[in-house]
Parts: sequence; structure tokens; C-alpha cells
Amino acid sequence: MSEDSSRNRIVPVLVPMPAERPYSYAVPDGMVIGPGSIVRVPLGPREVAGIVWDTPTDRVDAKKLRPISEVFDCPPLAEADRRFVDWVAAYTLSPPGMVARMFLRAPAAFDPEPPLEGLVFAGGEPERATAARARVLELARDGMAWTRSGLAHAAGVSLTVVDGLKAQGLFETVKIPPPPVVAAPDPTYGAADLTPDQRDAAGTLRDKAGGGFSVTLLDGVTGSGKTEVYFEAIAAAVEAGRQVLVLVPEIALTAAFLDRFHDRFGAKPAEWHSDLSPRMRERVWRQVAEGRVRVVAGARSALFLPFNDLGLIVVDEEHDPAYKQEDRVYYSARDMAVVRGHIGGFPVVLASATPAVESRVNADQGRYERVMLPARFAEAAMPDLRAIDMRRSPPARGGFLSPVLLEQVEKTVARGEQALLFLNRRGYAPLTLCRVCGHRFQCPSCSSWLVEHRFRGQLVCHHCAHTEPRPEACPSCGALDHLVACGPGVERIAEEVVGRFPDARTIVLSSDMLGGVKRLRLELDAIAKGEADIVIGTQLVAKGHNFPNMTLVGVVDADLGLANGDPRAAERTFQLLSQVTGRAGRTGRKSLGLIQTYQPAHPVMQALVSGDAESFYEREIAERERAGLPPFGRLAAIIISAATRAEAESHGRALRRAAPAAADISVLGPTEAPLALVAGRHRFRLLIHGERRSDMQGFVRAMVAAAERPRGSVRVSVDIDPQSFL
DNA sequence: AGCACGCCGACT
DNA sequence: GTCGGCGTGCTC
Repeated sequence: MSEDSSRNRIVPVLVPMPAERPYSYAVPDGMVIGPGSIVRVPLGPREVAGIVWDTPTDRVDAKKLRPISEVFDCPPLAEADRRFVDWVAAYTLSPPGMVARMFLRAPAAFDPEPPLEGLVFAGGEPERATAARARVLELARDGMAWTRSGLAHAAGVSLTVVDGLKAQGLFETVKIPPPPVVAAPDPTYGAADLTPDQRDAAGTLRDKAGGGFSVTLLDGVTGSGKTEVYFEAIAAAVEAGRQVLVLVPEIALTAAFLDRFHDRFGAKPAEWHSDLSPRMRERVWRQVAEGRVRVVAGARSALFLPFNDLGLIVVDEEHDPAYKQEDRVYYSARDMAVVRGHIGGFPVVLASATPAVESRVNADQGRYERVMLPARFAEAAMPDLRAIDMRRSPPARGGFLSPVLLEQVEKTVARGEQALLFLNRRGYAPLTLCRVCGHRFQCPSCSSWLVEHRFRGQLVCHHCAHTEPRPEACPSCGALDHLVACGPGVERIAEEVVGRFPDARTIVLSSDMLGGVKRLRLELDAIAKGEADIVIGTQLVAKGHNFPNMTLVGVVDADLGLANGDPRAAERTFQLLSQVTGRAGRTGRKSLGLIQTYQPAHPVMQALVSGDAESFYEREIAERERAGLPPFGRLAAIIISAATRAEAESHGRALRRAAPAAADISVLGPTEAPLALVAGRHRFRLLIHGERRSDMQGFVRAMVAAAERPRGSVRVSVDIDPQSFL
């Protein structure tokens, strides 16, 4: 701020829209700002929040210059966060303004939290002494400041009692600083009793936590105590006075994690995810920026919270596909966490029982350190895993569960233990057709079948918002009562289970459950307490829950994820099935995992059953290397969507023609996307395949720049390092 | 990403 | 004759 403040200064400001560069604004006389300041600026007909930047901007003519309206009373965005925005924008080929926008997701938090009104007893007696009034005054006589509601609650009276006393002038009002969203974590609170293996691993992580940038892959089977181990790294960072971010996939369902954190640190971490109330959202954002919140547990978007002294990121279940964002800015939160650590000069811990192949290779090649936790601790034993060959033990007609699995469910329930049946498919049936004319129910705006949800009596598209009631008659031929459900979803498995075990307490869990996240958390709690015998669930039951009494896990259709042409299909299936079968036997009881498959010889099934993950990884890594796929080569995707198929295809061709010549990079497509039509938009994809050191960004940027600019309804998005091929 | 301006169908 | 559809173009 050494510039002459008497002259009009011009500063670059990143505004939350897809501009390639910051815009220039005039700084009014006397306004104190610097790089990172969060400001309100005029933008066209409205005002938006932007961030004062520090990279040069295009020269603009003075006529266009408009003044900054206001500097928010808010800590500026740290230098490291600004470099992070620039880096993510350059890497993902997104406009920097759109990345900055991710840091500005809590507009109300840019102004300080207003202090609360506190009541302090000012002396005197109430006009009429009632029992309720006496209780309030007894508490208030401590001389401390109470909030209205806090005092009423503590005294067990209604707010009107407090208000009445206040109206009589018995209280002075004072300002109370806004309370913290969470208490401070205490690193010494519940220090865990670690096994020698865990102690070694924790020691390594603690050492890292004291140093600069490093990446450690913490690799240990479910139940080996990874969480307890990385808690020690968190403790070290907290002791050192740094802030910590723990990324978890789908935090809305990880109440169990928060409880474990509380057991270790005597306080919960602040939560950050899309399900937070707006009020909580702004309080967390603000308190993270002010450094009052020390530890955040959050979904991928927490990576864009304005930490003022971030010193450690832990990415739990680092292999989880939920870390990949696939709209607007396409990014992998796991990879960007590593980048954030590199820029901030602090350690990053990636934890998983089934690491991503990329992470394994990075560890093998020495870019990441690998810390192994070989065994489940003390009393917890690995479940005995077996494949059920569905060709030899087929289900009864109309059913989906093999007699072998049903027998084990029966035994488990008879022993008073719990069984989990896993099927990664919501609803009752994925396809409904008419037995008379063959009509299939399809989404009017997507190229996908409608999924029957029998509990709701609806046909639902799983790719857009479309739903329709399930009719009695075929809309095509009018035949009554000849609609037939094809294939199973969790609801249909539940029907089979209830028919077979009418006395068992059966519960179905899936993400579309009525009552939302809150209800789900309650149900999961209830299951953990033993209030269900048989649980039927989609992948959300695989994530981060401890069901102490669960001794049987049955995978209804282990082949489900293997069918599509995705190069990661085998890896994904292995990870998901490892995770879900790992739900069994977490407290040492003998437990069993049964995997229904029509391909028992498939490497995924073999790896699961034999427990030999190592050979599976070796195969997958060798296959990736042979095909030049990540991390041995690089991929980028360009997704072209438009209102008509012809427009999308034609622009795809135009992009392809615009590809520069490069010996090390090839372009495949355009091909119609596997899900060709989503929400009424037709989609084509180009796949760009390069070598490990290829300049993918430069290549794609050149393509997009050289092609005619998209017209009409055509939209182009770029996905660097695509994870999904749909 | 918003938001306004700008040209063609069903209503007071 | 007006209200309103969303195509296209701009925002320092």
C-alpha cells in the first residue's frame, strides 16, 4: 500500500463470472485495500462480491472504469489461496473468476457476525414473584451475561417469562461476541491407545505434520484404525497452532466420523457441506476466515474455504469418486488438495483401504510416501469372503437372492445378529415394460429407462427431475395389468426379504429416502443400536459406518459395475465391494461376506475372495501402463451438448478439425456420449489422449480457441483428468 | 453466471 | 393492440 493514495489507483478484481482475467476498478480516495480484499463492485446492472487480485489485467479505457463500492470488513483471501485459484483455473481450463466464485459461496459472511444481545442481572425484585421468575433470577444472579433463549432454556421457562422480567428493567443488555460454531479441539483429550503398528504409522504422520509439503498415502484395510492414526497428525497440526481440513466423501452421512473426532478431541470439527443451513454456512465460513475454527470436516467444496492458516489436509477414502466435481469447474478434490498443500507448504495425508491406482503408482514411484497399516486391530477380524457362483446356485424364479445367501441371512438373524444386503441401485426395478406390446418406459428428456419406485408409486428418471405416476395400463397398447418390472433395485430385494423373513425387522436405505439426510442419520443410528435385523442398502451404507452387530454382508449383484466400458470399472468395483464387505465383523465376531456373481473367475472377485489385493493392483497398474492410461498417460475430455443431436455432433466435428498437430497427443471422437441425452440435451464427447508429459491444457486450449465459437444452444465443457466416461 | 435488450405468439 | 417466450451479447 505504498502507492500515492492521492491519485486514483486502479486494481484488478476477480469477479464471480467466466471472465478470463480480472476486471479493473478504481479505488476511491481513502479506501484501504490490498490483494485478497473482498470487495463489492458494480458489474453491469448489479453489484457482486469480488476479490482484489494481484496479477496484471488488460488495460481498459478510463470510461469503463467504475469505482469499488465497498471493502467488506472481512479477512482478505490469503496469498496461498490466491495462487491456488490461479493454479486450479489454469489446470482445469476454467475462467479464474469461476474458481474465485467457489471461495465466495457464503455472501452473508463477508460482513462480521453481529454480536448477540446478552442480559445481565441489574438488581431489583420482580413486581410479582412467581416460581418461574424466581428460577430465572436465581440463575441470572450469577452476574454473567445470558442470552434470552439461553436463560429461558436453562431455567426451564418460556421466553415470555424472561421478556417479562426484562420489561421490568431487571436486566441490563450487553453485547456478547458471536459464539463459536464449535468448541476448540483439545489434542490431549482422548489420546488413543494405539497398537504398535498404529503407533509407528502415527509417528511417521506426526513427523510429517511438523514439516513442509509432503504427501503420505495411509493405506490400511477397513478396521485397521486409519482414522485413529491420522487423528495423531491432526493433533500435531492443532498443537502447532495450524488449521486442519479433513475431506470426507458425502459428509452428510458421516455422523459416525464426527462422533469419533469428538471422542478423540473433546469437540466436534466444524462441518461444511451442501446440506448446511444458510445461517450455519455463513458462520462457519466467517469463523474459518477468522481462524476461530481450527478443524473443518467437509465435502470437496471445503477445499475452497478461506482458511487463514491451513497446515494439514487429510483426504479420507481418497479413492472415492465423490471427490470428482463434474459441473462448472471440473476438478478432483483429492488432486487439488495435494496442490493446495504444495502451494501452502504443508503436508497432505491421503487415507484409504483401497487407494486409487493413481495414488498407488505415485507412492510406488516415490512421489508420495506410503504408510501401511497391515491388520485390523486387536479384536476385529476380517470377514470371511466367498463368491456365490450364481450359475450354480441360482435364485428361485422371480427372486434375486441365491439359496446360499438366504440360508446365511436366516442363520445370522437367528443368532440375533445383523445382515446387510448391498445393491447399488435405487428403487424397485430399473426397467418396466409391457408384456403385450413390448413398450418400455423411457424418460422423455434423457436416453435412459425410468426406474420404478414402488413405495412412491412412481416411475423416476435417475438423470433428471422427471417423474410420472406408474400407470395401470400400457400407454402404448392400452393393455391392462401387463406391465412387468425387470431387474432388481433395493426395494425389490426388500420385498423378497420380507416375503422370506416376515418376522425380521427389515429396513431399506438409499439416498432418495423420504425425510432426507436427517432421517438417514437417524436410521443409521438405529441400525447401529441393533434396531434392525436385515438392512438393504445402496452404496451409502458402504461409507463410514460402524455396525457392531453386523456379521453378514451379501452383495446382491457384484457384476453390476463391471458391465460398462469404463477403464476404471474393475478398480471401482473392487473398491466399492471391499468397502461394503468391510462393514462386517468390525468388533471381532466371526463374520461372512457373500458375493453373488456370474463371473466368479473375474479378477475383481478373485482379489476380493482371496484377500490378495496386491496382485489385483499389479494387474491394474500393468494394464494402465500398457494402454498409456493415467497415471502413465494423460486424458482430457471435451463434452459438447446442444438442444439437437445434429448441432452437438457438428460442433464436435468442428472442434476436432481445430485440433493442432501434435505427435504426442491424439484425439478420439466425437462420439455420442454413453448417456447421449440428459435433461433434454444431446451430448457428444471428444477424448484427448496424451503422454505423461504432454501439454494437455495447451492442446485443448488451442482446439477450443481455433474452433468456431459455439452457436445457439451449443455448450462446450472441458474435463481434464476425466474420471467418468458417461 | 446473471441480466437486459430484442424480436415473434396468445391474451386483457 | 400488449405480456412474454428465450436467443445473443455484455459485464471493468
